[in-house]
Amino acid sequence: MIIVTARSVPTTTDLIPIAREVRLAAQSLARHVKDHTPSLAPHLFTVLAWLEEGAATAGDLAARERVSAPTMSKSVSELEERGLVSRTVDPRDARQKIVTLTSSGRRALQQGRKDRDLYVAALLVDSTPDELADLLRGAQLIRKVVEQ
Amino acid sequence: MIIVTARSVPTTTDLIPIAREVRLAAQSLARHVKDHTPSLAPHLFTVLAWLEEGAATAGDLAARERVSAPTMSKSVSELEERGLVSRTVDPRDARQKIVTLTSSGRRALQQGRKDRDLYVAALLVDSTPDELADLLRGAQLIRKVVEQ
DNA sequence: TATTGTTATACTCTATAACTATA
DNA sequence: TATAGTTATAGAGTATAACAATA
Repeated sequence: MIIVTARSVPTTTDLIPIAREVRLAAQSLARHVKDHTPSLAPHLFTVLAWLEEGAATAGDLAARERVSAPTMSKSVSELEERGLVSRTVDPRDARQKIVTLTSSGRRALQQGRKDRDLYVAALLVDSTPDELADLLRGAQLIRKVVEQ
Repeated sequence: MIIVTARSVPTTTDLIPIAREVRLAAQSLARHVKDHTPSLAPHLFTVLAWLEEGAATAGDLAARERVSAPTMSKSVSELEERGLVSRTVDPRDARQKIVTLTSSGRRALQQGRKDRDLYVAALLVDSTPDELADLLRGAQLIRKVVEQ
């Protein structure tokens, strides 16, 4: 026999206080990271991150970033002008263009990651091991539930 | 006598892996919240949140939000057009204008908070009590270190 | 005809510079 | 003169509509 009480099945409404704390923490940290790492704009940085997993078409990138085709076209053009990606026509379908990370682009991506991670690491440097362990588990939970 | 070993004093560099996990979680959640709660734009929502603590001048609001005076002037104008704030000349210094939350503004703020919190709460609804406890402690730590 | 990507155009949020009113 | 706020103008990032090239 299974006994289900109100306490054992929290509803969405019950979780609002913790949701608020988590939301405010996430928004605050995301904003601070953005404000303190101006080297490569977020919308270009994330495109390079997608390309690290392999070359992609402009359409693929637009779908992954959930932006329109013209927006991605502009982003890729800017990345190409800065030498961070290259565009080549797909030999099997000449309408498509394959976007590839250049070695310079790979370096820019790694530097951008390093800048962002060091900024956050510096914030955490006085935390205790227990605090850091809780934080890591919390972050992993968030990534799990957000990314389905 | 105090013995300090390398393990007991983690450096900023040691914290990079956890910093990355936390950063990615925060950015991912912040982006999802923004994308799923379009009722009131973030830059207007945060102005209303400041005003909840009491009336303020446009200059105060610009400083708190770290935006320029013209940017805040535009935001306040839009909020006033939408009936969410009112502007009155400061009787003690006619150069300044006091911005005050209207009752409609207070309702919009509460609704905006509710939309955002419910979105996050829904993501967390299948988590265990232990996971939620870790998450809350992690979020509180982040708010502490970010907000000095 | 349908699809891929680009160009043309416009909207939003941001900034700096110039201006108005007041101290 | 200096300060608080607004208006004028411009740049970055986004969108939809129209277009070119290819399937």
